[in-house]
Amino acid sequence: MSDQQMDPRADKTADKKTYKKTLNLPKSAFPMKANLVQNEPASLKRWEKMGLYQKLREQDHANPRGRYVFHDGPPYANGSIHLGHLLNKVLKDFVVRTKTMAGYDVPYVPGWDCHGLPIEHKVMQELGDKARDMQPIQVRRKCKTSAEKFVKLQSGQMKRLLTLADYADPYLTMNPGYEGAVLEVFADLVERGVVYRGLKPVHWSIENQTALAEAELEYYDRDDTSVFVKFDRVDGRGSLMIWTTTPWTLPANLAVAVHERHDYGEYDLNGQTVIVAVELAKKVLKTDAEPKKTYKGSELVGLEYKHPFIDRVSKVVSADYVTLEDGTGLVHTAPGHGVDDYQTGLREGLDVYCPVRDDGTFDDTAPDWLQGINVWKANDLVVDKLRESGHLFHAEQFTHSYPHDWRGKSPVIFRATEQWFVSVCKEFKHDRDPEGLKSKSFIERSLNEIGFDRDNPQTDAQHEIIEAEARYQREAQEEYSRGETRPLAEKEKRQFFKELGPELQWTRAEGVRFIPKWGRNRMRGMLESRPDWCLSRQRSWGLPIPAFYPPEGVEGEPLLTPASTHAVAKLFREKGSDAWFVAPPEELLTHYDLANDKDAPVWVKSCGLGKLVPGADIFDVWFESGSSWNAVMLQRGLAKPDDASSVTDLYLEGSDQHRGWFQLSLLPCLGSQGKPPFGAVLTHGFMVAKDGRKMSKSGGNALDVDVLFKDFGADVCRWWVSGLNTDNDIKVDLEFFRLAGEEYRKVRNTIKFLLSNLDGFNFKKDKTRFEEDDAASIDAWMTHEIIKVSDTVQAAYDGFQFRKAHEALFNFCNETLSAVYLTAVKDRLYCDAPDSPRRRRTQSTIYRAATTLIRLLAPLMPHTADEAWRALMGDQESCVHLLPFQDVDCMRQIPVSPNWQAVMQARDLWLKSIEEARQAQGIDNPLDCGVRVPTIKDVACSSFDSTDLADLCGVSRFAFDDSLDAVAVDDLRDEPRCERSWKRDVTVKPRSDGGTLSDRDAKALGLT
RNA sequence: GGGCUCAUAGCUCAGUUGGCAGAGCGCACCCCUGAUAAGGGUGAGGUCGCAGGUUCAAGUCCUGCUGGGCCCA
Repeated sequence: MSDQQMDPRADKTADKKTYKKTLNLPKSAFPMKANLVQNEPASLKRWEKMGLYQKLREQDHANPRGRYVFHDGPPYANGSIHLGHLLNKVLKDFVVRTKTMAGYDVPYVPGWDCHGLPIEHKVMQELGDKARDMQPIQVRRKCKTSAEKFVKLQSGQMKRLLTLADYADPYLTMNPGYEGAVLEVFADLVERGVVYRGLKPVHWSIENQTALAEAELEYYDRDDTSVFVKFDRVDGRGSLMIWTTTPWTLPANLAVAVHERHDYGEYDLNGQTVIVAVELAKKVLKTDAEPKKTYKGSELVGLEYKHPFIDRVSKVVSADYVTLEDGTGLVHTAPGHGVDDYQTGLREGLDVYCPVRDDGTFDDTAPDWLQGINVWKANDLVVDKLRESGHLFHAEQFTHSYPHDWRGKSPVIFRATEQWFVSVCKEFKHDRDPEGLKSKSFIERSLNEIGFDRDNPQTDAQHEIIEAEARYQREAQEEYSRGETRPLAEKEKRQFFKELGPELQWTRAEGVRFIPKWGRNRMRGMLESRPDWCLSRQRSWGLPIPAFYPPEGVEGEPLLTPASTHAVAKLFREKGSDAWFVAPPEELLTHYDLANDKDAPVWVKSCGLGKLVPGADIFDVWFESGSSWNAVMLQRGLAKPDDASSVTDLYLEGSDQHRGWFQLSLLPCLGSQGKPPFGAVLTHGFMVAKDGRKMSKSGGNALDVDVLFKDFGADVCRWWVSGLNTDNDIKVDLEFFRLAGEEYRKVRNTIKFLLSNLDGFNFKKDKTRFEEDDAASIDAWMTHEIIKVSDTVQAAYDGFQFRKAHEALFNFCNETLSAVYLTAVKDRLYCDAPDSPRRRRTQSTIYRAATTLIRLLAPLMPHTADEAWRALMGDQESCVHLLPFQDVDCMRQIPVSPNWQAVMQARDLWLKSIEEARQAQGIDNPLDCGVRVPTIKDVACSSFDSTDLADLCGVSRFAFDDSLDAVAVDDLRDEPRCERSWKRDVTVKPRSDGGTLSDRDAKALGLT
């Protein structure tokens, strides 16, 4: 052989000319370039045209596991969808699609929250001064138009995300049927006796003149004047020093609270005697002086003092929320202006006095110099007044976190108003309770239903339950091990709990499943501290609270009974809640049978329905969305059977909804149904910027979802979501979408390569049976890798661990297929005769890999999977989304050598040695290498095919050699090289066509 | 201020009951040019947020601190 021929490049030029056309090179119509921006909308149209959602509902036979009841929480119908929606909706779609492919029927109704302040606020702003003269009904029509507009916009964006849902018939909280269903839930609560009307300080938005729920507040820092004020003792022996950051609430001061166990001292202040907590004296009075006299807080209780500028005498009371962290240890108490104050007032029998009107100005019970003055302006006036009269000790600017109206961003105040409440402490009975169970409150019920941590029981009942469960499980296991098929222990267990009485039966509830687990503790903490639910709002855009008040001159409690509520519910179903604002009261009560309503207040009968005054309050929107389990799932017949332990299987929202939708769905549902609305609660974290800090719409670091669709496509966005750890914060950056795009291309290219090697292959006709002898073949190994990835991914899907599925799928494409298997089998695919058994066996394996992989990917990238599926089937009409996951059980029968793991592990070492040897010996092309390796310990190395192993190492020759204790790499450059396969092989020799070929290649070409 | 939660390689994250710090991406070097706006190989990299404690042994358990996030006050 001449030097010329030994030059590799000379070889190549010659080979190219001669044999390229004789190879079975990959060929496919599935393009490398995805062009998602154009092709995804086409997929959407195709699915819509074929009625994919409906088709899935109809194919009962394909849903062997029954129904999976998943309920969509309604986003607010305002604005464009943002990244949070994208994350939430995509995760939900993963659930819908994975459960569907796992064999469940998963009807999924998307919904929107349409009522509420944000929309009304925006509409009012747009209307400007015109709004003043408008009737509520007119404002409502504008709001409805606005909600409809955004439902349409968001619905389009969600479809563009390729989510599978009943978009033809979504639920809107403003629809008449929905409104009626909410009132029916409310009627149930009225029936339980937990709805009451009361005066109570609530967060009050002066800007919007409405009470706000906790969920409608945002906390920002605010500068206020804080004052230290001296309240003179009635006995003339000095004064009490109090501190407040809201001087405007001083006119409503009705008490001073101290902690009974704290120490208080009398101090001299410029000749005057003042009382402050000992621990705070130095800080407040700036003095090191010792107190002249000390008291326990309990000794001060009952002490009388004079209001500094109102002719009123009040007393010192005790309260255990008094702390020594700031202030003076003596707390100004105004029951009309604070929750703690209110509680104290209730206990001490104080008035819930609130001299502030709806618009934030003082009424005529206030001192004349404050009447008509806005509370924020009053701050200065009060401070001046105190200074003039000598009651002010000190005033300073103070920055503190203060609640603001979540939309208007204006500061809110605490103000006592008449509101409708749901009591969370009042006990009631429910039909579903175990017989004999004593009445339970909402808090007790909800804490019980969210279950307890079985690893960390708290109460005696919980300990008892765990012990009993463990005991019976042990016994049952023993019975099983004795060969018992129906252990007695199961039966005994049931009997045991029955005999333990209703309390324990009730406590035994398995409880709601929380994913991640800590959701339970989080919800528990929130439930334990939750106050009564204030249901009423003083706005127009919402569902009216169906209460009727007596007309002028008639005294009595409002009419709000289960029967009257059901009657209004029926009317709303027919006419919508607009009727409340236009129809006369007798029409609103068309379906009401007053004569038979034993709950109706007496005044109603003498007064007559026509004179009733419909109330102006509407519901907290959370009550509407919190009733969706009824308005959507029960009403549409989608809920779990009546005897199930929850209404639905799963709710899935951001972790903020522990306090929001989850909790506010749990309460109404427990009241109405006596069981929780959800069997499991899955939460995800929030999007934060790259630096881990909060993303803000105004901060400019938010990404526009429409731009993402345009720049990356939905499948890439979805692939990004599938790779996230969604338990906690999720970092977002444009760069991450680019990286997801890179990964997507890798997956796509792997699929393309699979498909392109199946050109001309017909699985039914050409598939190969595996024989026992094939157990050590690379195809047998690959087949079991397919089973492995299928099992892993389906288990991950089952546990909502999409990240794990994502990782397994990516590694399968990148490592198992691309780097190992496909690289190894390229030679036989290209060079073997097209219908050689070895090539057909590999193609059969590739086909199995393709069908399994594409189906597993379908929930994550529905467009790409569908595109690939149609290419694989060669049928534009087929649709992967109508199919379940690939059944891999038939592949499990295929024999496989147990030694593959050891061989694959050894391969890493072999590759390393080859790399080192190539460097050392100056061999560029691994095909110019042959390797000899020591036999692997405990492995029957001889059963492996040396060609398979050579291909797995990318070399021309492979042999096990017992005499070696390290890998030996041989330089084969002196051996002849096959001009077709480019391998160095001992069978290479001149052939009848004039070329130099190996036996295999000569045979493939029919040469001798 | 309180409840829940997070902090591991440049980036995104795994790390089961305490037992020799892992993956992917990116990067560097090399190969292939018959997956080609592809494909393959090898390699570099970390005081596991900080400070204490328990232990033969701590990324892992405990306490405190710092800095994020959600919810509340």
